Amino acid sequence: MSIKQTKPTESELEILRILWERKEATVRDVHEELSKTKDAGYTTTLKLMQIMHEKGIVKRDETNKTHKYIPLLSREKTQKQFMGKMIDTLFQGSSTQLVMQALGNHKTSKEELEEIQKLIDNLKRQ
Amino acid sequence: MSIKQTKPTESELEILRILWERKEATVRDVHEELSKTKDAGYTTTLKLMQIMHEKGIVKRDETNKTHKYIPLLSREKTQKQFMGKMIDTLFQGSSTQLVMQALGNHKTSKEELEEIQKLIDNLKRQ
DNA sequence: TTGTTTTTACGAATGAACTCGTATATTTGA
DNA sequence: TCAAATATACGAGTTCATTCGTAAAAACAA
Repeated sequence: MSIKQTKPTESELEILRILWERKEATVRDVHEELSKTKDAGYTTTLKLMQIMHEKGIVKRDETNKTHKYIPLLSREKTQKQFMGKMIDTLFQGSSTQLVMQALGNHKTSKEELEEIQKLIDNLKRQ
Repeated sequence: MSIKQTKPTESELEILRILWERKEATVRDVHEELSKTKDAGYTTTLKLMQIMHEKGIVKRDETNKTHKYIPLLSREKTQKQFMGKMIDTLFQGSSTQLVMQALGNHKTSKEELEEIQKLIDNLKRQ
């Protein structure tokens, strides 16, 4: 028996991003952060978060009238979920191809490259 | 003046995947391939491909009654588009994090790891 | 206290993605 | 040739994501 894994929508991801950062937040918190890049009404954000609650993507602390929302989906789990899908449909099942593409396209600092090398060395050792 | 970049939907990606592989394909080709993993009617696949044509995602060779469809969006461009989005919303803007995640989670062969190392060495040299 | 602001709840409109049925044209093969 | 199979076109229904208006409850501030 497994819990049906809901795949967050585009908008839900934007909200999750904020919740992951803050650990918990009110609708107002989220809405203000979102407003920086997007313009949607307050009740729109509210509604989205209510739906996320219904879906079980977030939980809600209702101790006070002003509810606090806490993410239930972890960032890591969600990353894996999306990466998997992406590798399948866009990279012919090869995570290596994805890595090459990511490294090739975005300028990555020397420090970061070295960090990755360390990881690879470890992996090769196993 | 830039062409509005249409982001393919989930279903459109599945079709594109097949078109990229084959360079070109008929509705029947695509539908048979899709049927292996999905069950949708023939006309559903047809309709989707017609919509993709309207959107300019594919072009259509109508020389024969049985049309041939050819992808207009390149795999590389689409990969970049989705990776960018993904890095932004899920990996806090860090492609390195994405790479670490990809390498950490999927078992990658020694050969592939070495290939990646070669790439990194090249990048560091620049 | 009492009016203003803030909050939640809820329903409904909109639009996009997807699905399929039906009609019509074309091809195929017995 | 002509019936069966295969193709396209098209419209319409369904579901889901997103948006927002309105109402009611609660908190706040003068």
